[in-house]
Amino acid sequence: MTGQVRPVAGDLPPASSPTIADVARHAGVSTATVSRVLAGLGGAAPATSERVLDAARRLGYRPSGVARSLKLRTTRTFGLIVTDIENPFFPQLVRAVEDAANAAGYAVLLCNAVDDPSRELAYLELLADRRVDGVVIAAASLGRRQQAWLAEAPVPVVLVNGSVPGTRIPSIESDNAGGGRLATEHLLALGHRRLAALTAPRNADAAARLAGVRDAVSGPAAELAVGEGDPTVAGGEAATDQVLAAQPGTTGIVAYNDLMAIGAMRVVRASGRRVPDDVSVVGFDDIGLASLVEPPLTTVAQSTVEMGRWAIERLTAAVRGESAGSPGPLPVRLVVRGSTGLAPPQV
Amino acid sequence: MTGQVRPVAGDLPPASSPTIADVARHAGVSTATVSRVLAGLGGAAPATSERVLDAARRLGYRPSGVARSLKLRTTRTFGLIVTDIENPFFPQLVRAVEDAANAAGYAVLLCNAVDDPSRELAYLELLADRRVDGVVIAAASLGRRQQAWLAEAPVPVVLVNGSVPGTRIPSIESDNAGGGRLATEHLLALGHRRLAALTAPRNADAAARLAGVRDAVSGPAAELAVGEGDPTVAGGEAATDQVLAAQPGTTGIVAYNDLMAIGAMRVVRASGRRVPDDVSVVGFDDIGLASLVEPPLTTVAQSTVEMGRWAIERLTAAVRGESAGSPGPLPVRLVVRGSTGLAPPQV
DNA sequence: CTGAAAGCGCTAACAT
DNA sequence: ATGTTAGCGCTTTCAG
Repeated sequence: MTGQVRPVAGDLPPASSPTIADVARHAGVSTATVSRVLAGLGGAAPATSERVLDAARRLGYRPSGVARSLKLRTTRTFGLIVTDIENPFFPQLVRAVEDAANAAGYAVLLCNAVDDPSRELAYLELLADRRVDGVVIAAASLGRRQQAWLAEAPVPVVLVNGSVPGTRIPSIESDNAGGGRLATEHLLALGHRRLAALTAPRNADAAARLAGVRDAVSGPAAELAVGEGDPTVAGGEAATDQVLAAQPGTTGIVAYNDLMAIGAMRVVRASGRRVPDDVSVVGFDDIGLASLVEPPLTTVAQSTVEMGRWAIERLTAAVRGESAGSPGPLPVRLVVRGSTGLAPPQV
Repeated sequence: MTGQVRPVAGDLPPASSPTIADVARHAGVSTATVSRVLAGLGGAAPATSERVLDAARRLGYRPSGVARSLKLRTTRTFGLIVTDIENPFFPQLVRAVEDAANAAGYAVLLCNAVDDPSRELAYLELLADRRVDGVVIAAASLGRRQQAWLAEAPVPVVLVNGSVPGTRIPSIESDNAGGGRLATEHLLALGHRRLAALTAPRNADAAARLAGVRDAVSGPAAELAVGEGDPTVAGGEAATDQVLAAQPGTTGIVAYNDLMAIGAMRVVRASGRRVPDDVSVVGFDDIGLASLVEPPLTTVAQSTVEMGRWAIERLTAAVRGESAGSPGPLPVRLVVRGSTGLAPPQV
């Protein structure tokens, strides 16, 4: 089948995209003039300008981004590596990053690492080979080899929600410790004294969140059990099983993230307890889902919009040759919904 | 601040990426030889090969994808336009498309149209300018201007979950009518006779789903009320308000998608009715969320993996110059969970 | 105001 | 087995 072939009439665009030379020929000028006119940088006689614009329009000419990138040594593209696009936190971040990038005139090459460090590294190289102007990494954790690569990355890199301790790679993080503290204080204020934290040891920011919880708990005479799991609903279920076994009297749970919190609610309910009457649960992230579950989840919200904005802003600065460090932690805020309530009366 | 400047020793990579010429010089050969060796297409003396590989490694040479694209006239990139990345259905699709594209050796440029037709068009042009090798559009609906653009797109395009009636653009869709029928028959089999459908008129595939529902209902002596709204939780709430007002005795609801179904459950509950005891609800899509809500949602699952696979497969075929039509509808399957149950006894 | 020409980094004939 | 060269499509001095 040669289904693609169509009869071509007079001035119609050729099969493969017209080039600047085609336009130049049709307008009876040089390619330099076409380039100038199309760039909008005046300096061309109105009549000439007219002819060029006209030819371009007739031919349906669109400059090749590829050729332009080669010449200009910039692709106007940023790479974005996320740990797992199917975790509802990331679409929000992707959106924020893409919006910010678009606003700055950049496109985004999305790379979903699927929680696989080797894919992460492969993507890093892919992006470098494609000469993106910068890459933002939103990864829960970073392997050794990725860190090594990043240490001498040939392109500007920013980290979102994570950092590489040894290096100078700019990064931004929410106030994770503050968030953990906030969540815990909320529970404490409601009278809870037997608390549990659900953590996800593989995630870089989990430690800070847990530290915040510990910090808050240390004041009042309260107890804290800790459970571990993956940062998923299933992981939250597993972690909750642990803490409920270790400390059956638990009345308040603060989870590493909303997914784990949802898992916690399921297990709590499966154990015959009610949320929030018997056990209160608070999450982290405020994913869209949080307000949709029953009861709606009390959670610590982070601003993905801010993160995306900062990441792109930092990258565009790097493109301009400016250097800068990492800002302080991004403020978080507690969103109180239905999954937390007064502690049940002491038995 | 000139923070980027570092002292350079002997053989270290230059500030800006080394080119093939650098490698050639260091290895004492021509660029052609370097290109051959690196391409792995034999025809080079082992010793030479060795020297080239060595030089490349020492310099940290990585071929420029941009230059290669210009020369080879292919970017090994596909564009992916989605209606709204924050709608949980799309991350799944994004993942499927990206996986398939990666497997075929392509990267994916993600474009989130944010439900805005003009952005959609802008993206189409952006992708064309960047000379992507193909684009997959996953849009709920397409405006006139986009359709016009698509009709003579300069690059292969495939549509996922939608089609442009007049044209020959290859597209793939789930068996929407079949899904609507399946959902309805499930309710009918449970004894429901006062049914309601929640539809999202703006979405192209909504009509087919509704037709499927109507089709199933027409057999038994059953009644059907129809409510309209956006394909979101809020839209589902609005639509449910309508049908409950119009037909208070409704016991079974089939929603356009899971989000609307969740909205329906909320309104049903808010009205004092229980799910599924008083009213059964079935959704469409089987987003991750579906199994997490309370009660878990009965829904019609579509295979995003299949869709992604087909889309990429079709695009790579087009790249190879092959032509082909659209396949038949993709099968869907009913996933029965807790939101549906026997119809309550007649009053 | 406009054109000629160089060159971005790479590959692929076409020599040798 | 390897080198020379042209050229992908564009921008940008440098001349005129």
